[in-house]
Order: sequence, then structure tokens, then C-alpha cells
Amino acid sequence: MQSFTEENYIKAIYKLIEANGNTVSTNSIAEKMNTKAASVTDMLKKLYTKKLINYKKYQGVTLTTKGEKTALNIIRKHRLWEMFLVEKLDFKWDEVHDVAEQLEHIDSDKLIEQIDKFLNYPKVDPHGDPIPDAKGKLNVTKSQVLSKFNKNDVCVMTGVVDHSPSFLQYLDKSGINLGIEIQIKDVVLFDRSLQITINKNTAIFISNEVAKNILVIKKNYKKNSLKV
Amino acid sequence: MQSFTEENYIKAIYKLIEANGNTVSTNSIAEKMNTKAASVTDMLKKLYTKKLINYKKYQGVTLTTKGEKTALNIIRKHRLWEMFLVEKLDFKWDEVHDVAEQLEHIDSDKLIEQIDKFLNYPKVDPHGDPIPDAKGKLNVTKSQVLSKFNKNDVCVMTGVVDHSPSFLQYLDKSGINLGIEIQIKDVVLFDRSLQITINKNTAIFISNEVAKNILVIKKNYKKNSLKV
DNA sequence: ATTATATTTTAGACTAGCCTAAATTTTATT
DNA sequence: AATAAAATTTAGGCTAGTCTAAAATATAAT
Repeated sequence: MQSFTEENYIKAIYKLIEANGNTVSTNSIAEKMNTKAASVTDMLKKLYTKKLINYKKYQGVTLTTKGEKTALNIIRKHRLWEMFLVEKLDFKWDEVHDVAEQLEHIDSDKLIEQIDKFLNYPKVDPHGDPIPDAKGKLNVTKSQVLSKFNKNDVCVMTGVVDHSPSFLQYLDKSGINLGIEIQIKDVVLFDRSLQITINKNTAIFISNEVAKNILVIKKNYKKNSLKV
Repeated sequence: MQSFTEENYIKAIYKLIEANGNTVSTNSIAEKMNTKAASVTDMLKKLYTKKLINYKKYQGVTLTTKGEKTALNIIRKHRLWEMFLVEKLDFKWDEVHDVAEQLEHIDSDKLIEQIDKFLNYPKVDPHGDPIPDAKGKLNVTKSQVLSKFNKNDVCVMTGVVDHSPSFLQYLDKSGINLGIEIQIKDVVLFDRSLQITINKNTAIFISNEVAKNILVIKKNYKKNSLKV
């Protein structure tokens, strides 16, 4: 088994690759881990000897298959715990992250299987992020950011990009939750802010910055639509 | 906050004091922690500077009020997690210890309050051990070991002394669980083994060694009893 | 193509927690 | 009370993970 620290490095590398392409730099890991580049180099050597990463001096890092499996297992645990906290213990979606950061390192296969079962095998966590299965298979989401859509488009909210408590609290206050139907009533050309309705209710305004952090899937076209 | 290691030392010291009187030796801590006396001395110095223990060189150790509060908080978390595992995730009472050893170090007041609520504020854990309240108050148990009782005494099982999986599994196999009524049908003078009935069923034999590890409370005398 | 800048690695040092071996103190025994 | 035995502490060293400062390499700019 890995130490908590090793697990956190692996997870950070996974998330950086997911977000910014295929190889990842020492500095970016240092930033994400709130540590210094020299410390990262030390850890990279260690993770390399454990065959968790591909690493050549000065050349950046990728995860090996083993490393990716490790990362996905940690993410699985993190997201299942978040779901547990929200579904069973009345946590809000902006309160779960720090606790799940701790719980994700608990080492017990039976525990995580039983949590999964207890939650009735959820597919996504409280933020709409997909939960990898026990084998590390992850359902790639087809969601896109709301800011990409146009006037009159109708979407369903499926997730968020920014996971910060302040953003999530803002969404709560605005009635923007997973599963709502969002229709774009107007796009302000000047700043690309949006006027939207939530579940066909009265319209609200959101900034482009907010729209860039809301993930949606465009609703299926109705029978009388022009397109297939 | 304390490190996991510090918390484990504090817990070990608490348990040693609980079991063997008021001050506790370096060697006994080393044994309980599976470590060496020299390592214990290092840690004792550290815990002393943190005002968690009373410590004078060569004179043994006691917990300060702060240290005892710390210990009881860890024990509270451990026992609540054990209860959660058994009640909600279908763990057996012999499977919970190792996982609870990990979970007890999770640092979140809200989490443990919600677990407590979710379990409907249990008073004891799956082994019958009392759960300290949020303020660190512990209900002292009035239980005694079954081996102290005599022929014809009727008791209710309330706990165990030995918590090892093998002992707990033996009890399961024998139908000996918390809450059962045990009547002592006979005491074999030679080895103080017992013939008992469980919930007035057919009698079984248990050794003195087993009886010394079963905690019970003698049943209230009936109206037609001789004593008050 | 050379130089300047940015990135990354190495060197050496620090803390937490652990170890062994040696020294010290306490306790038990005569 | 003196000595033997046991318990405890100190001294010094190890690993994991961190740091700063300096050296090495890669990238960008002329």
C-alpha cells in the first residue's frame, strides 16, 4: 500500500493530466500540492521506482497503467464518500470536500464495497462527477460548459467545473442544482452573460464566468424539431 | 491537532491506565504499541510538552485532563464507527476493529455528530463497550465477568473482555450474543468451567477462560425472590 | 547561434517517528 | 547497605517528506 502522501501525489498528477493534456510538469504538481519543486522531484523518483509513473529527468510525467488504476481507486473512494455524506448524513455539496479528502485514504475493500451498495451503486457524486467502478472504469461525461450554448437552447445541468464552496453556495442561492432544466433566453453580446430560466420559471442572469463553470447536456430535440 | 501516531499513543496510555491502575510504564506502552522503549521515551517527551501527559523521568505516566479528553474523543469515534459498520454496512462484530482503527482518526466534528445522529445516539458499541458522549463523559459499566457468578445465577450478557476475532467468532458459533439471558446450571469445581443455558434453551459448556471474558449483569430479582 | 530566462534537479539540512547500543536510574535481593 | 537485575533514558543513526540555495538543463529571445 501507498502512504497518504504518495496517494495525494498520484491523484494530483491524474487530475493535472485530465485537465491540461498528456504530460505534466514538476512545477504544476508543486503548485497543486502546495509544496516546492524540489520536494516534487524527490517524490517523482520514488513513484518512478514504484512503477506508478513514467518519468525521465526534465521531461515531465505521465501515469503508468498501475498509477492510473491507483488514482481512479482513490477518486472512486472520494466520490463515494462525498455521496454518502450528502445522501446519508445531510452534508451540503459545498461541505463534503475536506472530509472526503481524509476518508479517501481509508484502506478497506469491504468498506468501500458496502458503502457503494448502501448508496445503491450511484453513478455520479453530488457534483455530478462520475464515480469509477471497482475496476477503475470511468464513464466519460458528454457534458459541456453552458457558456458554449446559444439563445433558445435547452439543457439539463449535469455538473460543475469549479468545486469551490463559494461557487457551490452561489449556485444554491440561485436555485441552480443538478438536474434542473436550463433554457437560454438571451445572450448579452457585450460580455456573453446569459439570461436563463430554471425549470421554465422566471428568468435570472448569470455571468459568462459562471456559465463557464456549469456543465450541461443539451436536451434531446422534440419530434417537431427541425434537426434529427 | 495531533498526528495519528500521537493519537494512538494517547489511546494506548488511556487503555493501559483503565486496565492496570493509575500510572503506566514505558515498557507497557512499548508493548502495546509494538515498538521499542526508546521510541516511547521520545514520544513521551513530546506528549509532555503538549501537556497531554504528566511525566517525570523514570516515574511513569498519567494522562492530563486534556490528554484524557483526547483519548475519550478518539474512543468515541472508534466506537461510533464500529456501530456504523455493524448497523449500516453489515459488518460482523469481529470484522470492525481494523477499519475503525483507521476511521477513528478522521478529523471532523460535523461528521461524527451526524454519524451519532444517524445511528440514533447509541449508548454502546457492537461489543457492549460504552460510547463516550461529545463532552467525553463515559458511562461506567456495572458489568462483571461471568466467571464470578454461581450456580443458578441468571444474568444478561452485556459485553466482552477479549475483543479478538477468534473469540468473537467462537461466541457467534455458540450462540452467545449481547442481550442473551445466561443461566448458570452448573459449575465444575475442578476447572470452574460452566454449564449454562442461553435464553432458557438447551445447556452448553464453556470453559472458565471463556467465562472470564464474558461480561454480564445479574438479573433483577423477581417479586417472589428472597432478597430486595 | 548565442544568450537570457525559466524550469528542473541536486546537494545538504531539517522534523517526526523509529531503531540499536550504551549509560543511567530504579527496584529487588541478599 | 551493597549489589544484581530490570527498567528507562540518552546518544547517535535511519527513512519519509519537507525545505533553501546552487547547479544543470531546457526554452525563448535576440
